Parts: sequence; structure tokens; C-alpha cells
Amino acid sequence: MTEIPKAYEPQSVEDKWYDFWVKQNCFTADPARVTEQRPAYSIVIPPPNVTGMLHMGHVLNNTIQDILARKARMDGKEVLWLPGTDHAGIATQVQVEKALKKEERLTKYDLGREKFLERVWSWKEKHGGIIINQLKKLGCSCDWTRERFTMDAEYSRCVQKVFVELYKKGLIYRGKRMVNWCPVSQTALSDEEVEMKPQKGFMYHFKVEVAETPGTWLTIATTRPETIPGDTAVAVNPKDPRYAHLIGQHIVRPLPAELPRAQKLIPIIGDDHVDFEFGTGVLKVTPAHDKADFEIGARHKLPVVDIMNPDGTMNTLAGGPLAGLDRFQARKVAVDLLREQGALVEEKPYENNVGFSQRADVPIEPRLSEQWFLKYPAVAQSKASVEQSSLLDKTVTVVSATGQELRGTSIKELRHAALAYARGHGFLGKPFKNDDSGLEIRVGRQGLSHAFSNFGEANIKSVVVLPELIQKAIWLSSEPHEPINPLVKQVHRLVAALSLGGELHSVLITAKEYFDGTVHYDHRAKKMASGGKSLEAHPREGKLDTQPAPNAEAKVRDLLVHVKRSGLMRFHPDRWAKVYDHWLTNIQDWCISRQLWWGHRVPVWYRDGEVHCGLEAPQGEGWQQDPDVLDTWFSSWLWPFATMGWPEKTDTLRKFYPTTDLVTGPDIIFFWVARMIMAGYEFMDELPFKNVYFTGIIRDKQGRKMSKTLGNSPDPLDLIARYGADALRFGTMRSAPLGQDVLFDEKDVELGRNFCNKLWNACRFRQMQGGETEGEIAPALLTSDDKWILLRLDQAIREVTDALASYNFAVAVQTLHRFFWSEYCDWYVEASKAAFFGDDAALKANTLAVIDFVLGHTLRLFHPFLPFITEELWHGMGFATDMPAEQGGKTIMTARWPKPLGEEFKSNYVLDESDEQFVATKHELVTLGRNLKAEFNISSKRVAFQFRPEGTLPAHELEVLRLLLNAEKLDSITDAPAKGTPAVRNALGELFLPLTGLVDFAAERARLGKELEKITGEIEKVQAKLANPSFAGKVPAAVLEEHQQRLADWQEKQHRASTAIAQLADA
RNA sequence: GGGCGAUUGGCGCAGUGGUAGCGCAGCAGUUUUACACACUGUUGGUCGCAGGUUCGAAUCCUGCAUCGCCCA
Repeated sequence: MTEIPKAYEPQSVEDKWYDFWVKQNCFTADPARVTEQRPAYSIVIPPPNVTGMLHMGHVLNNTIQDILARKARMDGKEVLWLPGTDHAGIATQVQVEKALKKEERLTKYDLGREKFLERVWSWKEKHGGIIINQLKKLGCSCDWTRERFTMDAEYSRCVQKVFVELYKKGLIYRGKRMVNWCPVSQTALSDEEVEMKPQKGFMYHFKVEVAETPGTWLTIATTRPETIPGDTAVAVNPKDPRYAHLIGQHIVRPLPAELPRAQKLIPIIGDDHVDFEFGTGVLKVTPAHDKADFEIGARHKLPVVDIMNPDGTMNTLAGGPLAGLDRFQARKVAVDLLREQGALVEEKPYENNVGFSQRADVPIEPRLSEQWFLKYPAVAQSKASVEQSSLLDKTVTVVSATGQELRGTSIKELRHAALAYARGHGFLGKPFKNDDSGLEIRVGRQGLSHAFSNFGEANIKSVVVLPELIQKAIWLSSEPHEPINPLVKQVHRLVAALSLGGELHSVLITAKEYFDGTVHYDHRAKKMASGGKSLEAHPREGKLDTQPAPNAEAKVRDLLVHVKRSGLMRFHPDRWAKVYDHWLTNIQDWCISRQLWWGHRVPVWYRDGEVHCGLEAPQGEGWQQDPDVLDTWFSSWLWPFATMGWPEKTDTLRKFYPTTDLVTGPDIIFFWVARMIMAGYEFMDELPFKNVYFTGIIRDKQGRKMSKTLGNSPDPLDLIARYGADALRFGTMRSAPLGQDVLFDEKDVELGRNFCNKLWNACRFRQMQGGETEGEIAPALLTSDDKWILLRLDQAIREVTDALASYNFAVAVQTLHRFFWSEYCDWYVEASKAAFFGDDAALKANTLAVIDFVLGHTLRLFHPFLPFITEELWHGMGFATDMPAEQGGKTIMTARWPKPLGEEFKSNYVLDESDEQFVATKHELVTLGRNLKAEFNISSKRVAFQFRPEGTLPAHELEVLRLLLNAEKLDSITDAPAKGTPAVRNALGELFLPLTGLVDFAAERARLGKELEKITGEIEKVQAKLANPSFAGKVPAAVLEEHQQRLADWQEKQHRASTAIAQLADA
């Protein structure tokens, strides 16, 4: 026991326990064990890049996942945390190409596709394990037996199967469209892979002559003069009086200059999309090199002249001096050419946003090219399934017919306000309206009625959500109560206008149906006449027609059933749901083909104009497979189920899909999260996860993003080596506020290390006291401090459990920190020394039992955050000894998550508020005593105190006081010592600090006077409040009582202080 | 241009209507027999600004300012 080292040494502990957990299969999930009593809990890891290295973002993300997984295991769930890696098409290919160039001066073309892919695979073999091993160092409890890689044979099969299915459904098509082209990687990119960055450049103004009216010149502004040779028109707004008359005429395009004049004429066209204000109001149209121009070109059937090569150099169509130049060089040369011609009018600095290729970090080139596109499937369900609960937090405003606005955040509040207003203004029976939902609220003599009144306290704001759920509902109104089905006790119906088959219909549904998705009666949708106006624009002008709608019933039923089966998904923090919703609303087809070699090859074969899409190459000679591969995200969107054995209906899939939580960064909400949801609905007919937790982005302490180039990203492995994995985890989680970016500072890790050391030493202290482990606690022997710490523990268990349930990790960590450091170590352990240093063996044993109880619970509360040190201590302290093997006997991992102390426990051990009150008073007196010492500059010297208790105080309590005051001795007295002795006092008694030869009446009087002044100030503040007649009249009883109590407390203090002053005066 | 978020002591953050808090840093002291990776005490804030609602506002509403992110 005495061999326990003085400081915690994580290095010798962490590897040992990780090996133990793996060998004991502690991380392995078994679907066969899933039962009603042992529900499944699952997370799939956001697969890191297979050749990547662990960075702080991974630490944050995976620590959170590990905390969730470990907590779920302790809750008795069957946990699957499924790990794996992603092949990261462009990133990996670029890496291998670079290495090839550096080491062998070869390009991928020198090797050829097959040989090159062999190199990529061997690169993967060499580097692929690194990040996985790093995750193990961090303590991640992933089920490594199920590790997956997106290029695994089975996984690749899933990707191809999905492609073929979507192709056959007509959702995947080949099209010649404007795409984002990366000239460095020479591949197309999806919109999501393009990052807009502000770029400093120039706006060039150049003039062109109108061919039909020589001498008339137009000035055109552009940032890209090198594309002039590709211009096939100039466009003006037909409403622009400056230019409208020129439409139909031509201008002389200045470049390529060497062309004969006839070939340089391009038309002036009129297009409504031209902005008067921008530039000169004359727009050069380059359909081959700009997305907007391409569309203008399409509208006006303009020729498309591609003047660039795939690598971003200019081709011969750009003209003599430009051909062969890189696009940026060509820009300079083009400006020179314009200047030579005298066409350049102005050149001024200009900043605009330019799209950059995320991977190669060069400006992308909009380029017309033939690619594979996907029309996103299951968009409507995906949109509807994420709870837009941020709306629930909004204050709802209703407007009366007289225009009075009433606000409220709950039904009760709103009802109260509306009734008061309606009564006051003779307004009963008139409707109030909610402008957001279109919901009308009627105030009747019985109160306020509306569609959701049977939900009592439930938020009226959920009404706003309804149109999102029933996808096409655009208008809502409440109807009178009308019970139809005996299963529905109270029916509050909604009229929702639905756009079905292009016509507008209304349908009645009940609030119950809305919430649980069940269908209680036939829904007869009725046609609505819109009075000639769009209902979307004037939602409340719609009138009901009596015509029932064909098929509407079935559609409504489908929608409701669907909502029920899938349930709702929640985003945390929920504001991301809005971002998600907005993206899905404005969604564009996804360009899924990439001109790369590393990835899943498009499963399409061609032969003489024949096209075959299938899992296998078609029979027969001469078939050529499409050379393109698929976007990496086209494989990762299948991750939640393709890793579980899909398309087979495996046990794993049946038990663990949908997964419970997904933990990821908001930066991939479009790339990955939204697409996984769509894939989940499309292929599994079910959402892929129930909760999505979005972490913040890790930044350095100055708030800059961590990046390799800035060199501000510490190597987590280095931090683990220096401080321990637990310290890194604890420090990271402590500084990660909910839903905000994390400013990472190495100090946080240091703090984590200090914390582990504190935990270690607290356990060491207990070990040094010896005695039986986890003895029986005798209620009769409990001291006030014992009871106090048990109640604090109870509170900590509640707070930590609640914080984890709401994904509030920083709060959980801070609560643990407060409980353990301030409450347990600083107060309780110090107080417990009274027992340990005394000679009451029974009391000593009982104190040990309390300590063991508290530490046993504390270690379990800490385990998800600090897995290694808690396992070491769990065994070292002997807590594992008496436990059933599966509930902590083998490992703390499966020990039960602490439950709050129940009523039975509390009454058995007589824990109640009076103990808390008493100990709080004791602590207050101790603090006053310490302050007193500090005032006399002897705060660290051991001195003798004298104490005159109010009533009597047991000897044990006196000894506790002595220890907490760090007093040499503490004599209990009945008579006051020499007058003028410095003293502090509260309800517990009077504490004197006798200072030999240092009795200074004046000083003590001054000290007390200052104290009294402060007390009087507080009293005046409370009294002023209480004296306000409208305060006493309007305030809730509890608040009034609290203020009165506060006043009484201060008055008591005042009494003590003034008595003391009076006694001094007697002297 | 649109949307979202932030603004509380030197720094990082809690605090959703009722006495402004925590950690770090700072300062003063202490080798008190678990821990100097510690202990004790302590300085420091009219809660971005201006209005409004309320008996009462860091908190709710309106506007403004500054910073950040996303989308165009």
C-alpha cells in the first residue's frame, strides 16, 4: 500500500488496461445479447481518412463518442461503436502522386492505372493503420473486430449496387453540364467541395466598338480578361435606357486580335438577369467558362467556345499570344494586349469571392464537361424527419383583430394574456392569429381553445413545425372539437392545406395523430378553391370546396405512417437543423463522377454506343468500362448500414440500425450528414441515426483554425505522451462548450493532468488509512460531514446524468470537477481527518465506509471521461472484488452507472436538509475564521483559537473545526475572553483569535464597524424591495418568502455584529 | 445581399426574469504527516451600446455596433 507512487504515472497504466479491454472483448458488440432489458446502443465513427493522422479535431470528436459509448455500457446497454476509415479519393491519390514524383520522378501516367493503384494500396497498407492505433491510444472503445474500410470488397459491392439501383430508377444520369473543374487534380468536383474565398485582384474596364454604329463604344467590366476570346455575346438589361436600343447590333470583340473583323463580331443581347448597377451594366458572356453565362448562353442559344485545356492552360482558340499560357499568366498578357490596342480604359483593385478546390487549393474553373449526376432521393422525408425544434424556443406572437400583439412562450402564458386582453376589450369570441403558422386562436367564454390544447403545457409553438412534417401543408387552421373515434378522448383538429397532385386540398387531422403518427380515422381531403390567387402568397384567403380529392386519403395516411415508423431525428445543438433544412430546400443535382483512379469505378460499360450498367461487366467482347470513379462521399453516405452487412439483413443490422447517436463536425453537414439521411431513407427505408451531435471546431487560443501550415496544431500523441490520454480527454472536454468552437490551450491538458493527480492522491490517502474495503455504513455513526458529502454526491450524480442526457459534456466535466475537488477533497477529506487522527475505531471504520461509498460512485461517474485511471483505481482500491463479473467485477466499464440516492437510502441514513444547513454554517464559520487570520497576516501560521458555541457542540465537531481552521488548538469556552479579542460569529457560535499582547480595541471596533456597514447596506437593499407595494403585491409567494428570509438572515448578522460592538464599548 | 452565432472581470466560459458565478492567470502567504500537478487568503465586472416591456432585466422585445461562420 505504501508503494503507491506519489504522483500518477499514466504511461505505465494506459497500455496495460487497453490491452486488457481488448483481450477481454470488452468492446465487442453481440447482437444476440440484445433484449428488451438490454437495449442496443450504436454509433458509427465518422471514418477518418485512411492515410491521415490524428489531430485535435479527432480527439474532440472521438472522445465524445467514447464518452457516449462507455456511458451506454454502464447503463447496461449492448453497445456497438463501429470504427473504420475512408479512402479519401483525391487526398490519397494526390499524396501518392507526390511521393511518386519525389522518390522516383514518375507520374501516374508513367505507371499506368493498374500499377498506380497497386502503389496506392501499398501506401494504404503502410499508413492505413496509423490513425487507428492513435485512436486506441486515446482510449476509444470501438469494436475493432468490425473495422471497415470504404474500399473493402464488400463495401465496394454496396457502392456499386447503389449506383446500379439509382441508375435503374433514373436518378443517375450522364449529362454535359457546367461543373467545378480542378485544373490541378484534373477532375470535376461537387459544389460542396468548392470553398469560396475572397481574392484580391483587379476589375478591368475595356471598351468595344459597336459594329453597326462606328464611333459608339461600350465599356465592359471584367475580372477575367483572359476569357474574352471565349465571349460569344455581350448582354445588357432590356430595361436599361442606356443600352436597350443597341440590342440586336454587334460589337467587335477585341481578342484574339489577329482574327479578321468578320470573325470578331458578337451580338448584343438583352437579358433580364443583367444587373444595371454592377460594373458598367454591360456584361460579357462567356458560356464555356462561367455558370451564369452558360445559362444566359442557353437562353439565347449562343455558341459555347471552350478556350482552355483541362490543366488550366489556354488552347489555340484563345489566340496566338495566349495559347499555351497558364490562365493566370494569360490574364496579364490579355491585359497587355488590350492596352496595346488602346482598349483598356481602367484597371482598379477589386476584391471578389473566388471558388477554390478544397483539396488542391487552387481556383476552380467552371467548365462544361460530361459527368455523372445524381438527383437526390428521398429529399422530402429527409427534410421532414429532422425536428426543427429551434422553432420551439421561439416566442409566439398572436395578433388580435384590433392589431394588438400578444406574446408568449407557453400555452398558459398566451392563454392568460389573451383572456385578459379579450375580457378587457369586450373581445370574447374573436380570433387571434399566429402569423407564423397561420393558426387562429379563439378566445371563448370557457377559455382559449386551439388545436393543441389537449397537450396542456406543451408548447403552442410546435404548431409552426406541423407544415414541415406534413410536407406539403402550407396553411393551418383549427376546427372545433369533434370526437370521431372512441380511441381519441378529445379531438382537436387541424385543417391543413396540402398540395396534392398539383391541386390544393384541405385535410383534417388530430393533434394526437400529429404527435404519434397513428391514423385514427379516414381522412377525406377536400379540394380548396384558391380564389384565383396563389395560396402560398395569401394562405388565409383559401376557401374550402366540397369536392373530395381522389387518392388524397392514401397520401395523407402514408405521410403519417411514415412519420410514425421513422420517428424524429434531433440535431444538437438544434440550430443546425435550420442549416440542414435550408440546404435541402435549395438542393442541386450531385456531380458524383471524378476523373481519378483511386476510388470506386463507375459500374457502366460501353460498346459501340451501347451502354450497360450493372454489377458485373457484360458478356461478350469489346466492352469498355467507364474510366471515372465515384465521389468518396458517394461511398460514405452508405456508412451507417453498409458497415453492418447490408444488403444482407444481418443480425447486426437488425439490432443496431438505426444507430443511436452520430457525432460529427458541422462542416460536413451537407457532405455527409444530409446525404446519409437520404441514403438511410432510400435504401433502409429508415433514418440512419436518432441524434446528431455537432461538435465545435477546434481552434488555437487566439481563435485561429488549427492547420498544418500555421503549425498551431499540437500533436495529440505528443500530448498523450506528456500528460496521459485521460488528461487530454478531460482537458478537451472541459473546454468544449455546447455547440461552440473550442479554443484549445495546452493549459487545459495540464489541468486534466492535475485533476488525474488529484484523483490519484485522494485514493492514495484512503489507502493509507488501511482498514476493510467497502465496509457497512452504520447510520448511527454518521457525522454531519458524512451526511453532507452523501447529499452532495447525490446532487452530483443527478447533475452529471442530466448533463450527459442533453449532450452537455462541458457541464458534466465541470460538475465532476466541482464535486470532487471542492466538495470532496477540500471540505470532506479535510474533515474526515478528525476521525482518522482520533482513536475511535468504530468512527474510523465508518468514515472509511463512507469514503469507499463515495469513491466507488465517483470513479464510475468519471469512467466515461477518464477510462484509464478509473480502471486502475477501481482495481487498485479493491472495488472490483465483490462485484458480479458483468457488473464491475471484471472491469469498471460494465459497472453500473450511479443512480441518485433513493428516498429509502436517504431515510435509512437520515439524510436531510438540516445536515446540509448545519455543515454549510460550519463551513461559513471556518471561512470567517480563515479570513480573520488573513486580516492579521497570519493566515498560514498555526495558532490557537477559542470557540464559544451557541448551545453545545460535540467534541468531534470541535475537532473538525480545528482541522479545517488549521488551528494549533481550539478550546471550547463558556465565557468570552479578554474584551477586544478579534472574533467572528455566526449561528454556530463565536470564534475568537486571541493574540498575545495584541488587544487593540480601536482596531477591532473599526473592523466590526466595516462589517456592520456592509450588512446594513444589504439590509437596505432588501428592505427597499420589500417596501415597494407593487413588489409585495405581484411577486410569486416563493420569491417574496426568499426575500423575507434574506432580510432575516442579514438582520441576524447585524444583531451579532452590533452586540459585539456594544460589548467593546463597555470596555 | 440572406441566414446563423457571439459580445459577462486580463484570458476562457457558466448563468432563460429574483443577492453576478466558475476555472486559469495575477497578488500575498504556506514544505499543515494524500497531493507544490498542492493548500489558504485575495484583487478585479455599472454583463457591447441605445431604447422598450416588467415591481424587478445579463436574461424577454426592438434597433444599432463589432467580431466570427455558413449560403448567394
